[in-house]
Amino acid sequence: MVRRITKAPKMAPNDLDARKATILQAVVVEHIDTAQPVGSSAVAANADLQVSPATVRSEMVTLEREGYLAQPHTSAGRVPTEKGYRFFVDHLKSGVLGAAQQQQVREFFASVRGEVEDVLEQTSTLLSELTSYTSVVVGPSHAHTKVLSVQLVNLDPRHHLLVAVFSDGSVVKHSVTPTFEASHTEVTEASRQLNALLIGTTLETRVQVPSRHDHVAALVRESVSVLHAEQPTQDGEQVFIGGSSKVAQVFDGVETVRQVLSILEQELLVVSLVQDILDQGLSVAIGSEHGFEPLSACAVIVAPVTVDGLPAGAVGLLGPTRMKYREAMAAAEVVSAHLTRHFGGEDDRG
Amino acid sequence: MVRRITKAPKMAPNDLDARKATILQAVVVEHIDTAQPVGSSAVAANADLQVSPATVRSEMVTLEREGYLAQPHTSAGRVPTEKGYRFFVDHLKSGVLGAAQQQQVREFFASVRGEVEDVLEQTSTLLSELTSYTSVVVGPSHAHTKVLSVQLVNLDPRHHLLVAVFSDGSVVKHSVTPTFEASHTEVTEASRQLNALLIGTTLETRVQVPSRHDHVAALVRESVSVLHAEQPTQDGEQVFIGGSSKVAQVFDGVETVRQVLSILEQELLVVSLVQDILDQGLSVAIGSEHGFEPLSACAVIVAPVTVDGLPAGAVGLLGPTRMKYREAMAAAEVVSAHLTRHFGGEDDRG
DNA sequence: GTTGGCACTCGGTAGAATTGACTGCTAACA
DNA sequence: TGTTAGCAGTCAATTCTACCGAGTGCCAAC
Repeated sequence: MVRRITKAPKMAPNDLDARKATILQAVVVEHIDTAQPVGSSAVAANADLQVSPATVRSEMVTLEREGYLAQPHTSAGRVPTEKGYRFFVDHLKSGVLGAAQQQQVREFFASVRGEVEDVLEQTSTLLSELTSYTSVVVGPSHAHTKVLSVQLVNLDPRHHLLVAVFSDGSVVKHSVTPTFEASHTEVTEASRQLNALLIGTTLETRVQVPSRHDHVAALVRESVSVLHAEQPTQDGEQVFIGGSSKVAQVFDGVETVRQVLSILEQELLVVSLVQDILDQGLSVAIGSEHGFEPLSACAVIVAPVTVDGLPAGAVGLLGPTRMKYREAMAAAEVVSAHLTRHFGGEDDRG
Repeated sequence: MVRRITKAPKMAPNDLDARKATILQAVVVEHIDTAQPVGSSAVAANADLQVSPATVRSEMVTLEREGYLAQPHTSAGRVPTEKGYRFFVDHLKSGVLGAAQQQQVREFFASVRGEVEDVLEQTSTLLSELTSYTSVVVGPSHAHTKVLSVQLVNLDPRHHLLVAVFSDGSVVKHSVTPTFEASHTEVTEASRQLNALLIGTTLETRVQVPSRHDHVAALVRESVSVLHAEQPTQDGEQVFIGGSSKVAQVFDGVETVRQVLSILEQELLVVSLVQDILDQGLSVAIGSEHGFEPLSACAVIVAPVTVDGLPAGAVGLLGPTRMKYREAMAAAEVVSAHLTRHFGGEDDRG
């Protein structure tokens, strides 16, 4: 068989030659900047491309046919499609944060103190200030941490408060309201037994509860069941959303703003969105890629946070598809790295 | 200037004769409904007013001169001023909730379960769904509740978690990170001493801490100070905001939306806003009445929640100055009454 | 394969004209 | 004196028209 001499190396079906790539990237950059359709001459004016607008045009026709660009109407410039953005971010050389911002992040993590929740909440504010997009910080799951201490506290004879402390520093409280009046000593004894029973277990562990019919046993049974009931709701995932007011700046169209806000209100949804994207191994989900219909006008950037090499939450940014990917991705990465270090070894210099 | 809501039989200088009042009210109602300036003929068409548009016009001139109405421009209808709205709400006969909504509220409170925080959060969602305005629910202050239990839990030798349970069922946690490594027995002993020291006290109570130089005393000192440090930040006030996406529906102008959202993000601000309004003895604050510049396009409705006759938080609604006062006030009152009952005596029927 | 040139398309804008929803004023009327 | 109809005047909003210009696709020439 005679082999053809192909000028260009074989290209994967979805790949573009250098010039098309340059043109596409120029269109994306310009459109992100101006929010306007981009014309051939604007692209041609781009220094590192020594061709005329006419040439650019014919390339753009191809790019449009292949689905990277779209025309709002005849006689308008081109706008990137989802696929176009995808190509763009896939070929993005990772950016660095501006010096001032780096400084801001360093100072933040050098000075931040307090409980995990506070740190995460403040981090979400930081991230949103850095980028002027809405940020999402998902806290570590409490699923696998161990019980360090359980206590049943008497509020009044019929109301008790079950307070459990976990090895990751989280605290969970639940009302226990038996149908009988429990004496102080009974509550104390139940508390003692709960400790013996639960310390060192995780919420998944099934434990052997006493089957006796006295008050103490009943208290213990109800406490255990109320605590274990916590599990399936996935309530353990905390999420902190920062800068939701940015939504109004960054999206246009009241209806879009309303939809996005309304999603952000449903925090469980946001957690699962971020989780989904992470599970797909993505760091950016553009438009419909995350399969979340009401957020199809959005792009979501995520960066995982790990503790001891295990996933322990994530940080995310939510903006329009024409968001500043490079800067935003850099910010998310830097912040997630700092968080990882912060929770990993408390040592904060770098 | 804040006007008291005292009903004076004599006509105070700021009072209006019956016809002017009717006209003003018609303008307000119409404008709330249509968001448009209201003309004299629209008012005259109002059944219970047997006068011609010309008469209405001359009355409107007076109302405008007295500051109840304003004209966006010469040949437009009239729009209520802040003073006009104020007159309107002061003379509003309290409305009742629609049957369906009443039902909804009853069902909600009949079925709601769980911790105070959960109830409040869900209540804020309920309130915002009832009214389609953004709702604010302020939880009871933890300021005066007594310590029921304190516990110091070992996370690792250098990190301990102070967990305090209060008589109102609230739980507070704080890291305690001494500069030395504490043994397990030392932590237990500190925990015991803290209990002896703090149980029954409030956060305002100054207690006598041990001045010894051993580890236990140091742990106790740090724990006490960390717990008392909680106080000034007023962090004890919890606030739950529901339906922030409504902001986008209800206000027009991106900038207004952004401003309002941005205020809502600062939860402490919201708490103090609600508190201020309550302190002034108002149930509605219109426009600039609450003195909050960035919210001058808003009206805020508040209704206190009491437990045992003492103030224990509040519910609020935030909407545009042209909000549906009657319905919204009714909703706020009904919900606050239900909350009051819910926390008062757990008995929920009616 | 690249380019300049050209005809064409179509959204956006700027002005002018028109509309219509108001008003304030005035004179007549009860 | 209070009320009313009538009328002239104002001004935002709308519609229309003409036009501009950014941008395209196509084609012939290089």
